[in-house]
Amino acid sequence: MKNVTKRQHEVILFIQDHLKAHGYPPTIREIGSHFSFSVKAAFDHVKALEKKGILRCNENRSRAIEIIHEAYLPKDEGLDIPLLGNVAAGVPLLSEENFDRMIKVPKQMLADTGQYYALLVKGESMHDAGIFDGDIAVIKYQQQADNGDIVVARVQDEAVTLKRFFRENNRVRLQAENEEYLPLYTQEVQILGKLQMIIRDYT
Amino acid sequence: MKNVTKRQHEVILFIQDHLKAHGYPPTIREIGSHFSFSVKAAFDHVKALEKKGILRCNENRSRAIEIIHEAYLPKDEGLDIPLLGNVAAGVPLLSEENFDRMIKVPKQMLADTGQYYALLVKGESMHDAGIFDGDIAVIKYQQQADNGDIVVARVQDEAVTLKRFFRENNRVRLQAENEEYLPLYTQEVQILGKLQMIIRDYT
DNA sequence: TTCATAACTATACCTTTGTTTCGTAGAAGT
DNA sequence: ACTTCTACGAAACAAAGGTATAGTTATGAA
Repeated sequence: MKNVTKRQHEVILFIQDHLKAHGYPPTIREIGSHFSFSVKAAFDHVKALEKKGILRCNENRSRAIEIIHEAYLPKDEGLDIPLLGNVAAGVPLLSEENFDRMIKVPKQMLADTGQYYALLVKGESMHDAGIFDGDIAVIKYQQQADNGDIVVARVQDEAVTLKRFFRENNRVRLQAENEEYLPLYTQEVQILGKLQMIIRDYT
Repeated sequence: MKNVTKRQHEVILFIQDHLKAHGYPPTIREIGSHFSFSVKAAFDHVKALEKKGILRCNENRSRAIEIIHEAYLPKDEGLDIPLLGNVAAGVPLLSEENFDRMIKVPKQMLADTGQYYALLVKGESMHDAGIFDGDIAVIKYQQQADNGDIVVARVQDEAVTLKRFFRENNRVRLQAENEEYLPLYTQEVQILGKLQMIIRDYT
């Protein structure tokens, strides 16, 4: 939060290193020894960092130092999002029946907010958009869409499909990107998310 | 290593959960309380797990439990691989001039071994393979390829290209996947890697 | 049957570790 | 000038937490 002093910064770095090396934080005394200064000095530093909102300490508990400030947290890994393997007709999207496994997606590529899930693409209906059978489609959950968005939609309790979305006068056009597929016109469509990313594995 | 009993497995799961929730491992007593059994029981379990090579404990140190066994380690995050933004002609592939930034790729999707890098796809030469301008191509570095592989190749010191590889009698055919592009025949081709993954961002 | 291991309870050390008290000193702000 | 903050030290206290002792019960292998 506030401006961290140079010494305090060194202390955080040591805590981070210790966490990385051992999987658990150092004790106050271990911090002290490392900088070869007194227990009290280490204690003061930790408390100062706690007051500044960098750390959180569980009182009277050993080694209970958590890094809570964003800037000092380990570089964000991936986001675990559920891969819905076989989205059945008539079943709520995020139900267990649909669940296959979790996949990791680089967090940096997704917005901070929002709920995400992934689908295994079936069929070639979006072939011309470069989305092939077997691709993983990462979807951001949202219930409305803009014209031209590629969305996950469910029409009348059937299985979900990936289509391009267009709102027309008094209906919605769900357009496949494949000449062999005709557009689907409907008035009752449930939008279940918008395509954010395509991942294709060649291994 | 050995066969972990059901109880022991529960204990590991608790340690993992605690680590995830607090950033540091539980104490022996905290393990005991969670399962509402005695301190000694918890102690025995931890020691048993240590003997089996799942955990490592630092003697007489509080909360000094490390998970060392692969299978129980936190699911590996992403792999940082360099994104080569603009691969210049005549310049070594992994030189600084080509370097753009690092991207995180879910490790689970790549083999354990091998050196990886990523390219930003330019142009539509692989359009029919569902690889579009702006896509990120994750490449495994290797200098040979099998027929039909999509490879990164450099022909006579020009900029690198992504093409499908075919070895013919006394030459190599580098085939774009786009009707507007003609195949390139050459005898001097340098293979710089094989396509492993395509990532397309719609955000 | 015997022996080893797993899975515990209860209680008691005793080391580790967080915390406090009592100080010193410089820098910065009011 | 006065207070606040940073930055330390030495020593002591008390709570937290690892470890040990002395059992019990059940299971499966030898």
